[in-house]
Parts: sequence; structure tokens; C-alpha cells
Amino acid sequence: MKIEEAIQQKKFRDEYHKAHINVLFTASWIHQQSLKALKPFNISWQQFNILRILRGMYPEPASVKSLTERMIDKMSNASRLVEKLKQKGLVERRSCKFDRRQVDVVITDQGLELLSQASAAMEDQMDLSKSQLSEEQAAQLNDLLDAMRY
Amino acid sequence: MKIEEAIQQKKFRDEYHKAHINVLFTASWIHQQSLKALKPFNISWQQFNILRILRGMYPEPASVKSLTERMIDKMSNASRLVEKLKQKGLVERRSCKFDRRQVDVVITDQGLELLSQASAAMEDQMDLSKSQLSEEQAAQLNDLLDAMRY
DNA sequence: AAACAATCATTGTATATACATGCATTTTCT
DNA sequence: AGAAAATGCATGTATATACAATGATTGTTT
Repeated sequence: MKIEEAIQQKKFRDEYHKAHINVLFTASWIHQQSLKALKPFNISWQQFNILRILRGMYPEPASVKSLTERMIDKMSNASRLVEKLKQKGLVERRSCKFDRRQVDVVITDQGLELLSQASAAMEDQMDLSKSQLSEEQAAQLNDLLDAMRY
Repeated sequence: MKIEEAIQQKKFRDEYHKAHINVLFTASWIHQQSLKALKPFNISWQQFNILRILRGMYPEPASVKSLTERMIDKMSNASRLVEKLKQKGLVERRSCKFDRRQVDVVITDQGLELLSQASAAMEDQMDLSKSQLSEEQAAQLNDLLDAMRY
């Protein structure tokens, strides 16, 4: 569905304006799809994102700062998200011995287990785009998005 | 800056996976730019969005439902956003005489005035993409995003 | 017309986001 | 070494989001 119909707006100032709106709308759409996929696992998209980063570094720990740097939404509060994950037993947190200001965050076995199921669900969601775009088109989309961010 | 550097992730499963992340990241980036532009006007991006929709319909009123349908993020609570805007004197709200379940929301003169300044600021932000993408590329980006959403 | 279902908006609750502030620890400067 | 600045994290506050529930009004069915 074209963006014009999706938000019932007939005209845009130009293609740049439309692209801005379109990126925001598509992100919101992806976010909703993700929520559906993650629903059975009782974690938010941001929590999923943190778990993925931690799996990427496993078994090395990550500091809260390094999590923030790697998160897609830099503004979400990694500190509080880690706390939520800890309450669920999905991560562990201990103070870093080399720099006591830092905190070492590590994903637990339970976290790894949940993540493997959750990412399977997310990948199934993502794969639905495959019938819409060729891999070359997806690559082209990536190039355009990268270029858009001045 | 390529997405790989932006979130310090070297590899992705495939271009589809990367595109998903890239859309979300770019939307977050746009959102931050928008926040900067809107800061002097003390309105959130969602409030700005509602004002724009109301201007588009002016002098016709919009129901809360029609606002939700036209909003970029359908899940944000239009009812509460309208209440915020009313408190600031930027919109008026009266019950619809044809259907008393509905509410007629109309942008005020003050709202129109603020919006004209705020949208100028937003357009200045958006125009910075012009040095990064040609209009054809922006159009291509729109086509790919439209296609991505199955 | 009366009963039932559907629609529209609001409100309550839990969580997330934006941003500022505070506190402990480490680094830098003199 | 001691003072000052910077860094890393946590927390407080206001706002926003996700989703369910409520209440009022309108539409539909028989």
C-alpha cells in the first residue's frame, strides 16, 4: 500500500518530504510487526535489541555505555532496560573490576534460550518482506537510507 | 554513515534483515532531528503531526478517529494528544452535532500561527537531505519503502 | 419498539522515552 | 599529590505508547 493511502494524504511538498514521512511510517509499521512477534515472549523491542547485542558479545560482558552505542534507539534508557531484563533473569549485572564506574552486563543461559526462540519469530516476520523485494532492491534500500542520513 | 558503523554491527543475516534495522534506525534519527527542530515550539512530534492534519482539513473539523487514521503512528493516543493541544490553545474541541459520539477538533488561529513557524523549521531540517539524495533517488526510496510493507 | 451489537471517545495501568540531575569513580592538569 | 574535569551509571519527572476497559451514543435485527 502506498504511503498516500496509508495515511490518507494526497500530496506532499516533494519526494524528500514524502520520504521522511515514509521512513517514519514504515518504522512504525515494523515496530508493530515486531510487537506481534515478541508478544509471546513478554519482552519489548528494545529489550530484544539489548539481548541481541549481548549475544553478539557473549561471553564477553557489555557495559551500559556500549549497549547504548549499539542500540538502534540511542535515547532509550539502557540502564532501566537492563534492570527489567535482570528482573526476568535474562541478564546478569556485576560491577566491572577494571573500572568500578562501569557495570558488566552478561546474557544468562535463560536469556540465550529465550532469545533464540524470539529471534526465530522475528526472522519469520522479516522474511515476509522477501516476497516483496529482491535482495538487490533491499540492498538498494539500505544504500538510500544510509545516504539520507547526512 | 553506513548503518554498520552507526550501530557497530559488522554483519547482518542478509540485506532484508539489514533493511529492517536500517529503517528503524533512520526513523529514530529523523525523530531526533525533528525533536531539535520542534524544541523552540514546545510541541512533540506527534502533536505537530496532528496540527498538520488539522491544517489540511481546515476549516473542516476532524474527529478523533479520523486523526488516528491519518497519523503516522496509529498507536499514539490521539485523544490525549488533542487534550494537550487544547490546553495550549492550539486546537478547539466541541461535540459533533451530527453524531454525538464524535468530537469535532479544529485548529485555532494560534495553532495555525505556531504551525507555520514549526513547519518552516521542519522543512529546513528536511531540506538537508537534498544534498544527499537526488529527487529521483528520494522517489526510489519511497517506492522501496512502499513495497517493503506487505 | 426493544434488545443487541457496533462505534467513538475517554480513562486507567504498565511500560518506554526525553532530558536533567546526582553520585561515585577515574582521568587530567598543575 | 591534590584540585578540577570527565566519565559511567542510576534516578526523578514529565510525557508518550500499548492495550484493555468503560461509558455514551448510534445502528441493526427481529
